[in-house]
Amino acid sequence: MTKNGKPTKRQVILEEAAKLFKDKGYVGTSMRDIAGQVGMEAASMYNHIKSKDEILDSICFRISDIYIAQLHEVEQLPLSFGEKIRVLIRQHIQLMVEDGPDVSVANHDYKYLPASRLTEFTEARRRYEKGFAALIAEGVAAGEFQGVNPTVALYTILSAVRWVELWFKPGRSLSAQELEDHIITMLLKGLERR
Amino acid sequence: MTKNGKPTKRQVILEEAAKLFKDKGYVGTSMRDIAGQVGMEAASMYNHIKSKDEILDSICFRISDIYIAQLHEVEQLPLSFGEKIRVLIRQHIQLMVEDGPDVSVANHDYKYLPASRLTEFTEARRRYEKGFAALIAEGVAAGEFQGVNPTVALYTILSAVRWVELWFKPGRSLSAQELEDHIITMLLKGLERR
DNA sequence: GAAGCTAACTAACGATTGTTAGTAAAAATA
DNA sequence: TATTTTTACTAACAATCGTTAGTTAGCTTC
Repeated sequence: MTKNGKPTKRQVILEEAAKLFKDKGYVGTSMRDIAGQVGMEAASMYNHIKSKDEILDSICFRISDIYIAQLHEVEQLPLSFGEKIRVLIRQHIQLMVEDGPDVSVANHDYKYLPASRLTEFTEARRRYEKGFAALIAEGVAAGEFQGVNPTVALYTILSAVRWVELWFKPGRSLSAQELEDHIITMLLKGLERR
Repeated sequence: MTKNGKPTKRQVILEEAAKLFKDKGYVGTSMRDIAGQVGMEAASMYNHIKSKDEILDSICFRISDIYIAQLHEVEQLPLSFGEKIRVLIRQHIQLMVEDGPDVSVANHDYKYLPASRLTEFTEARRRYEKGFAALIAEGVAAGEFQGVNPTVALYTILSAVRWVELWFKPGRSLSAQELEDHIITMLLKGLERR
């Protein structure tokens, strides 16, 4: 947003592009598709963006920056490991609900980033996962969690929150808040009653 | 395989296509890419397949048929609901490990199926999910499971097994068998110790 | 009001896409 | 061995791709 609250043309392009990338994939979306949604000719968009690659880059790194920042916040909170994991899960779901298309693109189409940026993105994600896994491993060491493999736990959690992007339509019988609660129950307490 | 154990050219094409689709996506993979892997010219492949669409169709429906058949088997087994879910989770992981590229394509690139086949595929998946969710709901009703929303439980489980395709490299510190055990612990018993 | 800048347009580029036509060699069948 | 079928090839097609060039209208700034 600019000062007056009206989004920049660039922002409109990024937003419409993300929606299309989510539905049809990065390669399956043409610059003319995006232009059609924005309401201009494909060539005109080059007054606002450098290339199609740059659109993808912008989306992917905006999301990965948010993830990393959120992790660092949580790491410094005075909470038990279980509570930290809960906060992270809630953050994931909230970002997904608020910024669905962008998160979706960062999750699926990042692989179309040009080589050098791809390794940068992959390393950022690896750092995030390492930090997340460390919280799990510490929770296991502290006896707070079961003796499950931290890597498996990590990816089970990350994948579980990822489906939200694919299936969740807010307000349809389940609010975002309830969704968070149920997913947290599933992941922290498990399906089986005891 | 044919009788003599040597795979048909068609099967080679489908297999190489699936590997490429998994890595670069359906749209990001050209017929010339596939031909290069198979070891022939792109035009020559049309002696064995009808179109690029048909390759995708073949892969997607082979996998969805397997899923549906496996579900029907499990439904008729004399097991508790918890045990049925465990079997389904193991089946998912095993199919993923054995048939990784095809499962990956059926999970991600199905959306590029031509319209009529797409609705057919989507309906097959909906039926599968409905059957799976019913097992969960019955388990909840029987008091075997926690009072978690069956839809949330369903997608949490399906997504959790889906990451296997993305991250699991067999033999790297974790066997397929151990992987199954840990995922099942995560999903059925939860991360937190009690 | 003149000058400069921004943002839109049309037209076109070279490259790549899936696919077809036509042909020749190889394999299978008689 | 003669005939038919299968499978590979080269060449080319129309369409679409991301992007650039050149131009023009409208806005901002002196």
